[in-house]
Amino acid sequence: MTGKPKWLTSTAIWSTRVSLARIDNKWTAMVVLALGKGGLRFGDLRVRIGGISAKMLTETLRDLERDGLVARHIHAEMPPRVQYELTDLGRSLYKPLQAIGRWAEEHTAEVLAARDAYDARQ
Amino acid sequence: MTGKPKWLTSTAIWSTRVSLARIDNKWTAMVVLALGKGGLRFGDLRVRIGGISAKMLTETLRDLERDGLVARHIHAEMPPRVQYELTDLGRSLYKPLQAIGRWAEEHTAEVLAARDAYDARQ
DNA sequence: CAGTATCCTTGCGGATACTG
DNA sequence: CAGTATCCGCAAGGATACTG
Repeated sequence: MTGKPKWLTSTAIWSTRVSLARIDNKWTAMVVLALGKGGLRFGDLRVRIGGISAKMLTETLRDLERDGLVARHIHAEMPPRVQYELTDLGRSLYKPLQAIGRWAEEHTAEVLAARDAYDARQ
Repeated sequence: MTGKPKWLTSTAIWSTRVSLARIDNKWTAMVVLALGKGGLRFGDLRVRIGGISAKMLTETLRDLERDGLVARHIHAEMPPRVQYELTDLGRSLYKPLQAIGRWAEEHTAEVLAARDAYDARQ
């Protein structure tokens, strides 16, 4: 994410890599999926995702905001309220991401079975 | 990938996390995408993907084989030929993954523009 | 050709403490 | 509440050398 490596020639591959690298972040996809049904505030987002530290959630949200996938709305109150929601661009990624999520739910059992079989063979 | 953390309660979320963790590997998605159009041997796969070390390609392929997404065919010749191809399970993941790839190609320009705008603002 | 073995660096990401 | 700041361990993964 810090610049295009010299060995890269194809922009198609590079652009694919860029978005995969976005997802690669391990938390990014989870955040987009969590925001898919509507905006959430920082704390709720953290609970919803589960297992993410404040640091990682902040960094992930900043990256997503920077890339134009998430919008941040600050309500100047005390205590502060910060609402995060997907932009149009973010929503356009939500659908394909959801398809991956569905694939996971449908095929995890198969994957785990394959894994057990493979391990038993060794 | 080494066991279910104690803090996790929802299996739906967990299964999502499992497959995202698969993709998370940074190279896994690239490999599945590269094999989508048909089988490839180790060397060709490496060239096709680009920028991946032999070590990482080997590890990624073993993981995918273990999870039942990729099949490995060894042709006992000299020099050896090893062909990799997607299983039915692997092919079922290919489609949603391809959707992500398409999203990338279509929206990378927007993402980069948003990124530049964000950076200019700082 | 298709790996394996080994070493070594980098940075992800958790834990903790603090603030507007 | 919604972060920031700092420290730090560990493992991902690159480079290099070697092998059936």
